[in-house]
Amino acid sequence: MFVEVALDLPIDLTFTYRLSGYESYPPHVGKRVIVPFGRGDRLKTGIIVSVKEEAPTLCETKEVFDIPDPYPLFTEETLSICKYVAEYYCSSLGEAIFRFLPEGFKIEESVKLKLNREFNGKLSPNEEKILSILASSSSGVLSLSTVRRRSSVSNFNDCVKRLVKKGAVELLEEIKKDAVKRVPYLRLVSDSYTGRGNVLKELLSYLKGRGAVPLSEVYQKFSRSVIGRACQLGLTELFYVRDYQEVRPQELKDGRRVKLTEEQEAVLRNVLNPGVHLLYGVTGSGKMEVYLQAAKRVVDSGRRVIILVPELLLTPELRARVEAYFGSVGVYHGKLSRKEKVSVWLSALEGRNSVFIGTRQAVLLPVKDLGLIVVDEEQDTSYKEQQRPYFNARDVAVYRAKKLNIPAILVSATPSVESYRRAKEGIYTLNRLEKRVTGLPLPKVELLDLKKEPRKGIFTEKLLKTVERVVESGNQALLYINRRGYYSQGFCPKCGYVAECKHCKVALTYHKNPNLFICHICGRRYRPIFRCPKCGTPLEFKGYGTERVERELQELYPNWKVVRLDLDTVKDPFKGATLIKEIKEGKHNVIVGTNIAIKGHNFPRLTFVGILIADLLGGAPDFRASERTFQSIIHAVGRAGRFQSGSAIVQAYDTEKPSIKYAVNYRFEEFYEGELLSRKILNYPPYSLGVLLEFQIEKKQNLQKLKEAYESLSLKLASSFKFPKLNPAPVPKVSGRYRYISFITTDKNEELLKLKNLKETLEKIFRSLPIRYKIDVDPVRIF
DNA sequence: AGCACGCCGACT
DNA sequence: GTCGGCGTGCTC
Repeated sequence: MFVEVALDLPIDLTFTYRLSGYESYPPHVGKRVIVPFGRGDRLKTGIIVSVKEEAPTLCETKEVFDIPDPYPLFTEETLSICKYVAEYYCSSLGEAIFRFLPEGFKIEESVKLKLNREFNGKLSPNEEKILSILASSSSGVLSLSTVRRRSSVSNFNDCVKRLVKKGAVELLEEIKKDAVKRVPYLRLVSDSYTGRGNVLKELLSYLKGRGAVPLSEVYQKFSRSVIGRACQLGLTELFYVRDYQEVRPQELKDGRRVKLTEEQEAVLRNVLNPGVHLLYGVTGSGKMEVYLQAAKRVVDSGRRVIILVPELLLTPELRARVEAYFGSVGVYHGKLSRKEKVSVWLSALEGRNSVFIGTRQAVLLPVKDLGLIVVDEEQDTSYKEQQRPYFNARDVAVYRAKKLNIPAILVSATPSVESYRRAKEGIYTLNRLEKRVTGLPLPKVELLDLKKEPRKGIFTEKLLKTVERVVESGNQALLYINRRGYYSQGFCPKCGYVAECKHCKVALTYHKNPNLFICHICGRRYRPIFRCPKCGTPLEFKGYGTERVERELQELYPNWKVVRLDLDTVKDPFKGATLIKEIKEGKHNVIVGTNIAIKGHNFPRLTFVGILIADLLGGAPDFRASERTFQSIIHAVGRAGRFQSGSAIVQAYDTEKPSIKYAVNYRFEEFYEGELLSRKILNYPPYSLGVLLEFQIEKKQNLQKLKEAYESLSLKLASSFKFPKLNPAPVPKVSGRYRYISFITTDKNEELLKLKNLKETLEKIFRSLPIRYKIDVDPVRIF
């Protein structure tokens, strides 16, 4: 008997293996197999995609090593979706399968290197490098992959082999163990230090008042040796936490089941019909209640449900709310440990839970008797996977539901332009919730023109007046800006020098606390400079982010409690959770926040939202920028007055931009219609299929080669795709490689065929060139 | 993607 | 001569 196996490789091949009958379990499609692979017959994990009686004629076969499970990990149904994902998103079948299958199911030999400390023979520089890395670990044992990564020696394997031959190292082989994702933290135990170490004292005072600090952050300021010494002396302590928060069942509350309004009832009846439904309603219209009750009905009829949410929305509160409805639910997201993911996957296979809630990867959980898929905040870009295959979980959900002939509910207050269009054209059914269940009106929004309004520092006078009133009445105000840091750019007024990240070539953001230049693309930190390195002129700074808003507001109103809520302040899970709890309790007057502040949390005392610069909300200037701006404004404004009536101010330089103008008046239809029209004229998605091609070259000299290859690609595919000029990416450099991008479009006929052709042609042309490339179908961001 | 092979220039 | 860099091609 023979099995065709998909392996986790980026090549369009499946491999046929022989079975002689004494494996643990019989072969079935979707089962896991352990097979020898490659010259060294290293063991690899694969998934059976077909079973045959006949031997393949083309090649020799190897014997299956083992079939470890009694049941398939993929059903025929989920496997067929993997096939679709692979084809549509231009990856291999194996890549698609193994992107969904939890890592913990992979049994692979991980080889470790062991240092022979007695060795003292002659070595080449590269060999020396490898040995010194190994020597730096206390045990002298490191996995081959870590040494490979750290040494970045190009002919690594050859070197290792030579080292083995010389007897300097030994190879150890063992099976990967399960690991829970944990982040190291440093915490102060005692500051009763009487020694003379100045840096050590500094470390202690740094930690005092800060609580637990992620080790990575401490490393920015202090060296390993100081930290090590402090721990040795018992002054500080290193400990590990999982990098997400777990809720305990006793903390569950907010499980009240509300009686639906007539409008909600009508929608509820409708969305249970097979087909794709867009559930569209303003913030506070009770969309969640509708889909939870829809899920309840499906569960009551003996079938099961998957609820997808964006990453930022999967908060303990949401989980608590869903669990209050359904008891135990399967929770699945990227931050679970290997073991936890395996256990939820198995629970789906065995039908132990009726409801599964999770982020994008949960879309392919092998749930038995699936009866409904819900995608909350369907427009959210975190549904898009950012590795191969670059799938969008919302679209995969729609595809899966259609194949199963079950309903899919796409939920949003601000649907994506794609979904809006499909609903309008009757491809999806449109379900609207017009009324707010709270009975409260939507926040009243005032639009201010930043070109004209009188200012006080970085603020407009009107904004300050309003915030004053809110604070005086004992409520909270949120000032929203989608940028962290203090100044967004430092430049030389004389020679035009701009402080940029060496690795990304984008302007660095100046942060005051800690006092650093930080690259918001790669996160690298630089010592700040205040004079031009070329001509010595003092640098000028422009732009502002959360840090400066916080500081300047605090200076104007020293008595207010101003708090900053951005990536920098919530990164630490302890401090972050406390901060959010305190804000909810109303301990602060003004919150200065980024996207983190407007997603997933409801602050009961918040009655006012000020958007400081609406023009920035689109981010990179691509064809989706105005859609993002519109969505962000509606979203942010909706945070005001969830529980009592609220208001908002939107400030902008260009107050005539449709995305801004229509958002402040809640004129949804006009915005979407206008947006669709301009997309149609320019032949952008959803009127075409868009594919982002990205090319990376190591050396600038290869640009000519790239240009030639791109030219030949565009000629070969001229009949199906429209090729614009090749451009440097807005983030032109990443980890030492220069990036070039091209957004190509085509009409949607025979798209799978065209995509296959695109992929194969790219492979053919670029295989032998020193150019990396990536194909991102339906990209959400173009940079 | 790994990994080995084999070619080439640059050193002992 | 061998070392180490790099392009090429294969993996059931």
